[in-house]
Amino acid sequence: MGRPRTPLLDRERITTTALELIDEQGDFSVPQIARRLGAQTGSVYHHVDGRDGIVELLRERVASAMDVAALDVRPWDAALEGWARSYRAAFAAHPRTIPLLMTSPVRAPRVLEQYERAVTVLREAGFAAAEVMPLLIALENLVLGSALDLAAPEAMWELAEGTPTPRLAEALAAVGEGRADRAFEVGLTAFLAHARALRAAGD
Amino acid sequence: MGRPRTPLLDRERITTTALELIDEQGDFSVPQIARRLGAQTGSVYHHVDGRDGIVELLRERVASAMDVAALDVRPWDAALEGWARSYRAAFAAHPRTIPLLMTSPVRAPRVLEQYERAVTVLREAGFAAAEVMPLLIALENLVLGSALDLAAPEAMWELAEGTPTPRLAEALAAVGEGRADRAFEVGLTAFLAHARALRAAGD
DNA sequence: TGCCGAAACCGAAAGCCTTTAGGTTTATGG
DNA sequence: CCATAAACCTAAAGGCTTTCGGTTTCGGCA
Repeated sequence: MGRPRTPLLDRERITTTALELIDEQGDFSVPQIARRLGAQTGSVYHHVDGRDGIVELLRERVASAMDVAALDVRPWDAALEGWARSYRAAFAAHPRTIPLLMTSPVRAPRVLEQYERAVTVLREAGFAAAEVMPLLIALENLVLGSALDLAAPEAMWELAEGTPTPRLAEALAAVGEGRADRAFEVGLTAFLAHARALRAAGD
Repeated sequence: MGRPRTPLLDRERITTTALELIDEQGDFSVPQIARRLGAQTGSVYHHVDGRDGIVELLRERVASAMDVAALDVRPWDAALEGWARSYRAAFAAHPRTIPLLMTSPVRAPRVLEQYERAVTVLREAGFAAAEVMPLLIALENLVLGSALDLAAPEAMWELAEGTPTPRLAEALAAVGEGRADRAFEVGLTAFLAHARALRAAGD
């Protein structure tokens, strides 16, 4: 015992292991991470600010998959569309992180910067200052709500034996695979059309 | 010790206490419920199917605030609008339950019935079978995404000292209070306009 | 080269949680 | 009236988060 010749732990490996555990079983714990890395539970705390610190690292890891360049596209509606798709895709890659990441505030500088740029895009497109946040938050609601759907088990709509729901069953059968994706497309199309209408009316 | 002359526990009181705890501190535990009701931890398990059982009771309790009659309104778009508002209001009354309720599938018969009726409303309005679920799920994404925003602490957008985000700060200041409500309105308006357009084009 | 502080890990423990099992008292129904 | 079921208690196992002190190794500096 004592300090090992080659390190067992670092923030990178801890984050990766936590993400693996979440992808596999939907949650993680500090002892599980330590076991996978061949260390004792307490040792993890030398590298990380507790369990919440690991969640914060996960937030940054997942957010790092967002495409920074999406917001550079013109015109403004194409930028917003690409950004929303990239935002959603980052979560879709690890859908089971969503319940962990959604409850605490957005603190990751990477994400805040992107919001800063999104605000700029909308302001330069001619939207009034008071209009911008409702639009961006609505878009975020769309992305996160749809991501939540991805996190749910395949049968989000568990049709109870007792409750007769023939119409719902029929509609579910008709949509088939990829209902989450299709719902996102519907929401995104609706949002963009509305934003364009607002823009046209505002000026 | 032994059986008390007047019962200390029942499903009703357990559910109410769990909801109180969640409203106060964002989470609950079985020992906390037992303490508030003057019983021992283990006794709670005689009334309830474990912690998950309590979550299921909470889902029904929260869902019971949804207005069943909203979907009887005509025309169809008014029905959908009223239903979405009622859906969101039920969650808004106890926003901190959302992280607990969102991850497990919709099993509550009360909620399934309402989806059944929502499907019927859309089918009777003339939407094709394959169109219905994407629309409903998109509406649900809107409701839940916006509810998630309600669950977040006041400062969902915690502006870090180090990261300069002047545009974002300006936009936040401009929108002021009620940004969550306003974002929901934007999303709902966009959704309804898009649904009407689909309906008009479909026939 | 030799030393010393910092870094990395171990061992142990406190205090919380979930869940189960068996024992005791009270209510209920035949 | 008595057997059985219901409601509660005590106790305990096992997991989790977090802290603290001890031990070994590394890195830089004299």
